[in-house]
Amino acid sequence: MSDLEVRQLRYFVAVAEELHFGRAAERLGMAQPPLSRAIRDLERQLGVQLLIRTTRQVSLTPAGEVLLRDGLAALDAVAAAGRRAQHAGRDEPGLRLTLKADYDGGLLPQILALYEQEDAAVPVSVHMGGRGEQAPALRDGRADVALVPAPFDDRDIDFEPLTTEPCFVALAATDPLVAKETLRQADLAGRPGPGDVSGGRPLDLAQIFGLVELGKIVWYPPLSVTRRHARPGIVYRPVLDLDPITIAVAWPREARSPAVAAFVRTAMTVASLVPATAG
Amino acid sequence: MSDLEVRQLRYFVAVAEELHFGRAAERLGMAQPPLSRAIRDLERQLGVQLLIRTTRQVSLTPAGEVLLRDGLAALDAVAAAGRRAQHAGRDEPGLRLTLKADYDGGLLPQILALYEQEDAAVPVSVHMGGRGEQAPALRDGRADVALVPAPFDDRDIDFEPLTTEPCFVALAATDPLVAKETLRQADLAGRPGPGDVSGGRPLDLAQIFGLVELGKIVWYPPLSVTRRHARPGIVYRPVLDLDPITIAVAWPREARSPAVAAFVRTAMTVASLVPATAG
DNA sequence: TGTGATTGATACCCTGGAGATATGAGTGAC
DNA sequence: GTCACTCATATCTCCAGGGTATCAATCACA
Repeated sequence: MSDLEVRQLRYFVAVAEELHFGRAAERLGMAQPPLSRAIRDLERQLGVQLLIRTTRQVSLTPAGEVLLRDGLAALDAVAAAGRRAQHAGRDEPGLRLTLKADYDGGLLPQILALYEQEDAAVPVSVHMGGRGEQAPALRDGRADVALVPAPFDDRDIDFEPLTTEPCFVALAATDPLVAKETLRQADLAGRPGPGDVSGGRPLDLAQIFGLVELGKIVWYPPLSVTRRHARPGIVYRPVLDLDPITIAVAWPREARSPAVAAFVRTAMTVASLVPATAG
Repeated sequence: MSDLEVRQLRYFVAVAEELHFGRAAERLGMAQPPLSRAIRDLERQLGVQLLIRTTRQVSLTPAGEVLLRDGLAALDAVAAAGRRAQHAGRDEPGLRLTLKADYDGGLLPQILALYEQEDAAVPVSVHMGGRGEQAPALRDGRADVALVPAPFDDRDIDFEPLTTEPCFVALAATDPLVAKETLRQADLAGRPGPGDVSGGRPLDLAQIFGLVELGKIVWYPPLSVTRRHARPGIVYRPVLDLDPITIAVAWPREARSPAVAAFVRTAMTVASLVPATAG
């Protein structure tokens, strides 16, 4: 059997995700007939049926499901190889750190300060991504190391927990619940969160604060975020029965660079030095 | 930047491993000029120099080293996707177990017997590979689960230790050392092992026994192997200061199939039921 | 039941790129 | 200085991959 090609995987993944040759072809920027032919050739090459087509609908066989899952992983691996090589070829490779803004357990400034003094240290560029973008960025080579709230999709990724923080709720200062020093989830039942009003689109921090201050939404930040964003008009209260958030340092399992290793070591050192914020 | 292709990675890996365009081209079954051009195009596409060529020698840049490592992993991932899809498409997929013959801690018969009674059980085909072939087979989709002596290259692989066995030495019955009930490494210093006489080529078990019986080599099997292969002419003695061998059950980290999960669970169950052989 | 809309498959053509051959050019060995 | 070695360049050929036109099967609906 000759080798699978990236192009074949891209095509198959598109069809398998769309379950529609026309839309898949459009997404791939090509015409439908060559796509149909490519999939047929792929099936012949593997000697396995991947899709069940009727003229009205397309569905995956078990083999197709396997190829979709492993094919996506393989495409990630290929993209990662290219990106990492590109990055390693830069004059000053640096270390690309990605995190969701503020979700660093308050440790980032100290981690960066201590890291700079490491022997293996290289310049760090910080990229603030949205929720859930950290792990994919590590997988496909856009980032070298990340700070992520656990749990997350850790396929191909190693991580070490750094710190655990209790969850708070941000309320309008005018909210009657402010009278209680601590709250429980039941107190907040029915209150919409940021996701409920944005229609899935991520909200800016300023937008969130605005809506909280107006009493339109409630928001559940971890402790370190409340410390950074003390504002008049907004009051934070601990929510006792909400699971605490664990922040971990994460890196691609394959990573072997001393710069990454030093960063991880530094992060763990800082986390162990700083008094735990749990409680 | 357009996507990397598997062909490009294969070409680069060949050159990076051979450090010689001519030999790499030969290995790839093609002529040298198109290979040179392909590598040049790859470098342009990534915008990174991967190789330093003089007319007399080729060497890797740091970016090239990264691409060699991650490129190999990516090629494995692509091959694994194809193989796993192929296998999943078989009428009866079955579970492909690979191990080095006898390196199962004596547990394999019981594991298989108990596994057959699992709900998620599927037929098991056992493949006896050579030393060090298990992990690559898991990575590139040729096997679903393995029994391996630790430590091994566990990139992309999850594992659970099952059992630990002390190491013995196999001696000719005529060997004077047989007089001692237990030995130490120092007693055996200078004695050649199987690897020393075969020139790297793996020896058949019968060959090993033959050479041991003749006193040409000594051989260090774990306990369970000595139990299976009691022979006149050969005597086993424990070597007290040789690290015991740990046998683990291993599977591709991405594996999600219930058949694999059931096998792992069964293996761990059996290992916990069987009295430990350490001591 | 017949008709049109939808959708994947087939037939056929055309172009770009992958590979081959021939050759050039730089470098180390002697 | 000459030769052997090795990678790069130039040029040609051919086919794989992509496009267009069209067919065929199925479902919706009158």
